Amino acid sequence: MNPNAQARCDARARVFKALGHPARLYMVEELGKGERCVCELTELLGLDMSTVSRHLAVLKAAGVVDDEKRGLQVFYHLKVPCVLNLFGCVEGVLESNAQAHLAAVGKA
Amino acid sequence: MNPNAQARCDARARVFKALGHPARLYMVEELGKGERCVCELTELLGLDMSTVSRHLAVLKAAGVVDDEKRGLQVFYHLKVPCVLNLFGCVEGVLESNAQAHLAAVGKA
DNA sequence: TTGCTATTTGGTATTTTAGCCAAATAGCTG
DNA sequence: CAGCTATTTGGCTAAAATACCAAATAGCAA
Repeated sequence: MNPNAQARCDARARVFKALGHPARLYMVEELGKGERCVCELTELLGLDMSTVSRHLAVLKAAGVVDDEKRGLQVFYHLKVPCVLNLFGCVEGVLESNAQAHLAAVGKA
Repeated sequence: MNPNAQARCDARARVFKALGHPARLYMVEELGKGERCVCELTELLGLDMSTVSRHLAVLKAAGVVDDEKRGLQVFYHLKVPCVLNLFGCVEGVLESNAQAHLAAVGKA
């Protein structure tokens, strides 16, 4: 892989990787409705708060979310709301998979 | 996380995860130009063919690519070309990151 | 200051991923 | 069939990701 392609793919992969975990994806989905503090997300996910905090750090490092401290709480919000558009296309992949599955079942 | 959200996020995350590796992303990019056999991708990536084969298996499991054997070779192609659209939005995230970086440097 | 709440960070155990080599498989071709 | 090529799979090791608990930090409030 040439250096340009390498750099480009590294950068893009970092974003996809950040989104490649159910808990993080759910947070992004929830943040699509508006900002949330860590404790709200923790409640929603049913994971240890330390785990949620680390997931949020991953999303932040990827540039997907940003945070803002207000009082005791830290509120996270989507940095680039367009991330939500990604879901539509992924849905396309999933539908295609579902059809393939149905076809396979139908064949059997 | 409720069961519906769980299932939805699991499914979506699987796709993002599959795209969350530079080598796999590069393959998808290349397959965007047309089908390629494993040996072509191997040459392009400079990895062991067994490694490339495993990466392709991951993409296939996620429903991003499909394969077709013809003679000795196995040709892979994008199953849902819309995946390429994802890159545009990811680019948006990256540009936002770049700007944040420049701003930070400017501030210093 | 002391205490209380929200969050992050250190430490650790477990699981998953990524890469290579070697061996197995599949499909030509002589 | 024997030999050759393309690909996948088994086995292994090193590195990264995930989750928890416990401890550190930050800020409000008594």
